Amino acid sequence: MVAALGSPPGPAAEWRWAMGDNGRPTATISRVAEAAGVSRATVSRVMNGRSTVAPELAERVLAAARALDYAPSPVARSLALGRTATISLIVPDLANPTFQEVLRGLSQAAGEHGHRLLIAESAEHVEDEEVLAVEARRRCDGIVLASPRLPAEDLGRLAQQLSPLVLINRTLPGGGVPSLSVDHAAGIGDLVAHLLSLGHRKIVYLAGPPASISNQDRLDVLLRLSREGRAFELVELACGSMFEDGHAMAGAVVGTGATAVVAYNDMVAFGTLSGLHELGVAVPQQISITGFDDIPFARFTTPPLTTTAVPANAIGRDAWTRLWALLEGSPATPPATYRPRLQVRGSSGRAALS
Amino acid sequence: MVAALGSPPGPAAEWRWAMGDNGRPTATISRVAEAAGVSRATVSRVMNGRSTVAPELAERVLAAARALDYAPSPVARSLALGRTATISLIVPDLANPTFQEVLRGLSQAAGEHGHRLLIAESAEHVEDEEVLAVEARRRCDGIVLASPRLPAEDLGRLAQQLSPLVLINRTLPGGGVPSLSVDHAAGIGDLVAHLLSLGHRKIVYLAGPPASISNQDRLDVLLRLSREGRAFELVELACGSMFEDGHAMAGAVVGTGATAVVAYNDMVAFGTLSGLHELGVAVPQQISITGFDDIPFARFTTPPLTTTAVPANAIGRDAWTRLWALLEGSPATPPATYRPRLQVRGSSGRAALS
DNA sequence: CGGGATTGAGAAACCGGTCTCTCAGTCTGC
DNA sequence: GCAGACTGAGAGACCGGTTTCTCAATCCCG
Repeated sequence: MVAALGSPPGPAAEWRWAMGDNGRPTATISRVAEAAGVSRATVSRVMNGRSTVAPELAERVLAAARALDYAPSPVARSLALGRTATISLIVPDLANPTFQEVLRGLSQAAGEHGHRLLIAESAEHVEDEEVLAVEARRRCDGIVLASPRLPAEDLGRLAQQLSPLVLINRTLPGGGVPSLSVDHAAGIGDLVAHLLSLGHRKIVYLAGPPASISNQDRLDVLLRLSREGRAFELVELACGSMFEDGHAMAGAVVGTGATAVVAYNDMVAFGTLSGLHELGVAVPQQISITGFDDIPFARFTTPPLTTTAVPANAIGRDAWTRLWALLEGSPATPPATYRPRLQVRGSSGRAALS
Repeated sequence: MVAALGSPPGPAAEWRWAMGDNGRPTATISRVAEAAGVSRATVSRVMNGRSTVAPELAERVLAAARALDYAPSPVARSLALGRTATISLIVPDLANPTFQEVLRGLSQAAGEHGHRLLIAESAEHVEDEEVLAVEARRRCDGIVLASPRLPAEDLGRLAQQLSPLVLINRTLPGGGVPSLSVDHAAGIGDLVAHLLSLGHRKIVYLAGPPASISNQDRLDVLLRLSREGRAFELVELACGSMFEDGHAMAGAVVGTGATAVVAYNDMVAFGTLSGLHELGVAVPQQISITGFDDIPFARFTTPPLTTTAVPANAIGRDAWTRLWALLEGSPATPPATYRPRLQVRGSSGRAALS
């Protein structure tokens, strides 16, 4: 009587169940219910600890679940509950050590709260980025987005489709979207002050991707500083964000006659360092170089790189905290700004007499 | 009549639908069907291009879908289809540049085939690793697993629960599981041959995590080479896999009187390099150092690191290829081995006279 | 001891899709 | 002109859970 409860009719009924990889039928809530002689609702209640179930029944359900090696299907739960316990990180470039560190921090923090992390690299296709993000959003509960190149108006439109959303290195007017950014201006300010104190009066800026907001930030403050203080001459060279870009600009840097280089980031600084080394130019004796980010390997170059430290891991963890708050229904936290910390190392020194 | 099809009764029925973030009801297949005046089955057919639908109807469905900004729910599709178009990568340590590169290759290759990537870091908890993997497996279609420390018998048992599965840097007897490994023995052999050719006769091995298979591989071949050829004396020092581990061993390395160091990996080599530098020991004049992996930054150290290159990105892409084949129902591909390529750089030189 | 409140568990709707089955309508062939 | 094959689309089962609703059994209290 009990065993027959809910069991499908017919002798071949067993074959209706898909086989798991261990050769046994895949355990579902129905099979557990059947085995324990209770309804699916009761199994669900026991598995989730909701409501109260008679101890004797609960034990029977648990025993059946154990015997069948049952665990609720996350996909089915996601559909029923309307949440997936998954979030997505969307970054332009996974090769970027800063994003790798954000990824780590985010992954760990989310994992500690039982959430999984989906990652997507938007690579070089800015136009696909929106589609990618919207598509990613549909399979998870929230998004952490780093999109340095997407125009502000597009981002604004995108933001409400992606909500809950946390932005990295971008802010959005209106305050509806939590954002974590780095105070590029302060970082650049520190670097310039450091170089000025060493006597540099002609500084090259190796610019990052023109459409990148963080490049705009850096450039704006450099222009302002050079104009306002009249303390140094600024030379802007179009460059890029990768090692190879910096490497290719070494000759051009020497050509400007400048005594110091402010590179878009550490990678570019490394490339320039390497290029200058090949040209026989001594760093910092002839030219000083600074980077941005303080990626782990900045300490290991020759000479070690003077740069300004962005706490990428902490940003990743903080992104989780804010996204989690959003998922819990809290109002959006106000934008937060991380101030980089100047790291003076061997790649900067007193200006050469020109 | 048509408009009433499937519409719930009662004036307040509209409120039953959850609101999207744009303030409009979230588009579902039912609402599109209702709007187009067709059945849900037909909408499904049109959206998937299955079967044939009269052009006039198809157009009506597409128009309705467009008007409602409808896209099928990936979660619901996953449940109905029994596949998620998602795979997982499980690595012990996301900070490891080699795994970061595997991640990139895998992410890109999977993305090119419309699959998403879930990542999980098993961190330091070997005992949680199995649970983590099994749990991850349930929300995706297949797994790429790098599990250097899990005992072989546990891995064997785990493998069938995780299938389809591709292993990285591990093989499993029986051939049921595709695996991609690096020929550590050949790599170490190349490094040792290189060092011997430079006159080194006493070599320190800075060992990685004792439970790690790749550490075992390296150690085995080193022991064999030193015993068989009697060409050099081997000193094994317990170390680790991180920069700090190598850094801490610099003093001990000097203490052995050896003229060359074979480090477990590049990170350890960097640490040792840095530690020796602080101790005032010249590399390679007094001690030569070699790494393993050729992570991107191996070129930028002082001196640049002699190491052996593991094609991590290609391994990531290849992992996708093999997992994809498995998902398509192909039989498991035989284990593949990648032979590292020796990269001679500045950190190795002629042995000092001792 | 009887009646209302409380508790425990099952029936069934629901989440949002896919897909088989069925059947009406049209096409073909004799 | 009519039987049989074919085509297109709807009805409904299903994927595997959660949750509301309902109702029987028990509890408490006057």
